Amino acid sequence: MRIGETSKQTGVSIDAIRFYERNGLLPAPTRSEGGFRLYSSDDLSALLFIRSLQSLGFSLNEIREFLSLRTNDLRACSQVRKMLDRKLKDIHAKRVALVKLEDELKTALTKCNSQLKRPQGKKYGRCPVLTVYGKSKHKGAA
Amino acid sequence: MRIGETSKQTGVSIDAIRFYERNGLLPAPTRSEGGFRLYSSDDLSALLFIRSLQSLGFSLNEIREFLSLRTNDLRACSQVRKMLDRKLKDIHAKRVALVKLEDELKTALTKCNSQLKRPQGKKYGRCPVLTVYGKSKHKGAA
DNA sequence: CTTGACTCTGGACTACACTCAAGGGTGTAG
DNA sequence: CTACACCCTTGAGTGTAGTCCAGAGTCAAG
Repeated sequence: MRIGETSKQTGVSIDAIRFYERNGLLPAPTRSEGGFRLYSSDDLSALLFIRSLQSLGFSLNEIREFLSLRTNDLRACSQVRKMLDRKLKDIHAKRVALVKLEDELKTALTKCNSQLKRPQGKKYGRCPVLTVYGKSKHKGAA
Repeated sequence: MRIGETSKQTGVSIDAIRFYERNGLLPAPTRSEGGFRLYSSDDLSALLFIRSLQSLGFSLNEIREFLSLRTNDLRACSQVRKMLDRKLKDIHAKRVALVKLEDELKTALTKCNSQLKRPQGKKYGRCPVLTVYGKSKHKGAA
């Protein structure tokens, strides 16, 4: 499969695919007689793997770390374990923060809705969400 | 309070503070006779607000959107509501994905540990985590 | 008045993750 | 054989979020 089709299948742009190759995230693919890149389904799944890790907040450098270990044997395992451990802590913290934010946003949304429902005519109160964050006297926002 | 002290108090670098000003995230502060920026505690909390939203994955553009609404009245509220709503969905999806990843990482970690405990002498199995992701023929060229 | 810490502006530079463009080659349908 | 879509490489450009620097000015202490 040539690069265009690969791009369509994965949703990764042609330029991005070549970029990943240049930067060691994808192996150099086999080439046709004329020099066209030819990709296998393995390459497809590698691309999807990259994208899914990326969407979870891993940088390309981190993803490359994972990928570069894939060919190694068990000795890699303890190293992988360290990475996993570190990353797990990161992710946990991120998740906790997101849960907190989610709650805050929900609360804010509720306030917003009730303020909008209350008919006050022209006397606009300030948006309650904004005043929570706003200038007046706030400490530890969000 | 001058910029150096403000930087120390907030942990935001002097350059970043000036950068935020240039980019409309902070109002232009009052100046001393000699032209030094003078910050108030409102500015401090604005900086902390920026940082906390940032740590939760909001871009400076998104943060600026919030900040630019702070001075407006209730009409802003419905707009804020839209932003909150959108962001909430984002965050929820992200959180769900993170929970999934967290689970996967935990599982992987368990496998890793048990593989490391099993004494197989020189016969290294492949790291079980890597084989989950790996399609084996990858070369990481870093 | 001088020193030294601090601050000013403008502009160059960085890292990341692409994206686009120019100028040319490949592959296939008609 | 000729279009035409597709692909190649190299290199430059984009947006984000800053950092760093030079050269000059400010301010408080001695």
